[in-house]
Amino acid sequence: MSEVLRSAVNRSTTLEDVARVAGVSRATVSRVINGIRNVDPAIQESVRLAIASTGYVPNGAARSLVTRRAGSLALVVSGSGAEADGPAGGEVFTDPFFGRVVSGVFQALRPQGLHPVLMLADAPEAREQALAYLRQGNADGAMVVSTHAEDPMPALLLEAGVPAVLFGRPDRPLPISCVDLANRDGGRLAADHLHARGCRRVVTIAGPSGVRAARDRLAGFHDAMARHGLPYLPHAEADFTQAGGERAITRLLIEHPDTDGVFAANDLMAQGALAVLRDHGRRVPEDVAVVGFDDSSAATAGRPLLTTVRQPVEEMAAEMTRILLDHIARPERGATSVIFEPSLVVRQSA
Amino acid sequence: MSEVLRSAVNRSTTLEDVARVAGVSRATVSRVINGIRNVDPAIQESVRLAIASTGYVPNGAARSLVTRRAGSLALVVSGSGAEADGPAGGEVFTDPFFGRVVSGVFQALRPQGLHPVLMLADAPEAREQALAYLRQGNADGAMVVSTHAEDPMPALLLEAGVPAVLFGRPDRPLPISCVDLANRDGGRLAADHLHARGCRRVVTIAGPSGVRAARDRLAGFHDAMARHGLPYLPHAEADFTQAGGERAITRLLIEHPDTDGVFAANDLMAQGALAVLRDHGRRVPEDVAVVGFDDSSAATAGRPLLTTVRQPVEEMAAEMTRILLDHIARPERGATSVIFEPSLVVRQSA
DNA sequence: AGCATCTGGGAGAGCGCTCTATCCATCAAA
DNA sequence: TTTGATGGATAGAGCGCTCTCCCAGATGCT
Repeated sequence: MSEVLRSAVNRSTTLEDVARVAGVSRATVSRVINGIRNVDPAIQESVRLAIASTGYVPNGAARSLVTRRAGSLALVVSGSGAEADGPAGGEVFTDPFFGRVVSGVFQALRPQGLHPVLMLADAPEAREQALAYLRQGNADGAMVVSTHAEDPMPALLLEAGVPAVLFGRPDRPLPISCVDLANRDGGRLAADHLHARGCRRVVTIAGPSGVRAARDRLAGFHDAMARHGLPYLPHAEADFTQAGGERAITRLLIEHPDTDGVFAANDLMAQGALAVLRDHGRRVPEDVAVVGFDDSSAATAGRPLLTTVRQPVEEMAAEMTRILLDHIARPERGATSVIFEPSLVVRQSA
Repeated sequence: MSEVLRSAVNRSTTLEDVARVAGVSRATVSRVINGIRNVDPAIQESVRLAIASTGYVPNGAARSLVTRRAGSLALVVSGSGAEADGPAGGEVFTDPFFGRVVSGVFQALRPQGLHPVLMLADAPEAREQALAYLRQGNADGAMVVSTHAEDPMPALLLEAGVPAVLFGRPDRPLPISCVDLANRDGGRLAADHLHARGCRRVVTIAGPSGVRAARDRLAGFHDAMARHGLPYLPHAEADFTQAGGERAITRLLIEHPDTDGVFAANDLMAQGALAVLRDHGRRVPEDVAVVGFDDSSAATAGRPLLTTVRQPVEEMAAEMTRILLDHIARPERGATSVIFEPSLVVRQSA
């Protein structure tokens, strides 16, 4: 009796225990649990009973050890290591963009019963930590959101043989899967709209030049504007934050007081522009039209409601997750990339 | 030779391999890696060399199996299962509150080299999944952010013997650790400020009545206002979202057009109020003063800048994490709770 | 010198699970 | 009856690691 008690206290119940109670072998219990091969219905029932009566819970580590599956995926928020630009450290998580990515990842992961483990690799040390974690097989694959084009993470993952999918194309082509937005098209959409509205003295608030998406949005915008006969546009670079947007528009307004249109490379910066324009007594959209990018919650947070280029972040993140799951299930397949099309959402600001 | 090649392809290198290369035993290599007990510096060096030359990476699952440590903590976003109120599903992640929690968790986790695994337990099925994952020992403990007071998760975790810490006190007292804000004090702070400003026809936008924090904020506000001689205040309930705040204030303004002060139980709803007040041509703070709650990014996103009651979410989340780590390290210790004090941040809106 | 203590290292027993190889009935076909 | 199949269950060999013994040699003390 004391033996029983002691073991009940010290050890948690194992397959062995369940097998003993059910009067079958360990292997049979395992088969019932994993639902493979034919097991006599009567025995199945008695095993189930034994599981319930013992309160048995399989041990994840032991299972992982033999199946070589961790049962979790990593969501890596990765920076350059220098972070000269872009929001640093924990601030990344405050960006509505991050929440939308998580949301999309969950949409795709939920049916599979998997959970994402979050990793922040914004400094060399943190990156090594994350990489070690992944190499040890603590996660079956990685989804990477880079905040910087020079991010070495994708290449390192590739080298380590960790299945990975990127949110956003890498700067230099790599044989690695990714989802991305046709950012140039998005810039074009914004340009066409502002031009059609009659804006002729347009400025742009660019994202960090180290971020490919930011460059592409600006390039698309400038190309389209050039086609409309406006080849030279003043622009200021900011860090994708609202405060950065405020500083950028302030500078632009001093240098170009007659501005009648603003394109910001994301909604947060556009919102900063809106706030400063209001401080300066400019009416939006009457005096100055403003177009943002993303269609995040920031777009509808204030007044006027922001006209913006929609990036379907949730869908993109869900697709990223699905691609990763597919890579894990069928490692032999090559890299694939899916490019989403942006769309213009016209609200009040332009 | 073919034997060597095959094993190099099929299996990843193990401790055994490293030991063979270094000419020592498995145990010694393990000791070097984990840095325990004295190992001759010369041997240490040769082991390190062998590790480098073989590209050895320890197997996390095998280690977990014997140490009974997963090396990760769960961050559970948990709902009631019904979700009659409060933001549902993936929307939780869009709330700036969530980002701040994640940020705080990372602050505390980073020095430990641990990573949080995210779990969404908003429906009974998802809750079971999450619970199973935790019981299997895939995480060493759980941090729980409940979106509803009736949330059964805390009690279930307690029952399962999973170390856990809550963000926000449970509705009914449980022997479980938590961090929380003195929400009543926060409500009082807002009331005193509005009253001192001269507001006498004040309305409140409450959070979901199923959320304890929301009730406490409102109660604190009402108590203080009653002490100031204003015992009856109109209020409307909303769901902590901006859209909900907009609906609530719209209703309140119809019923009480002479309103001169608004207290919202969080910044998102306050921002909704700001937007609608602007649509109605009311000036803030001249005609109507508005006080929010949280001091999230939403408070400084628009204009006027929001006067709000600050909740130090990041610090609270970091503390929650530290408490959990402590519980895991010293399971014998009892539950502790840490209550943070709110503070008023006066900006433009009141 | 004799005994106790300490230090550095090895052998090997598990941790709890999966899964292959194997075995034993049972039953259809030759 | 013999010979295979075949369904249903078992035994047992690992998966890769940690950690408790255990041992040999060096050191300290009386």
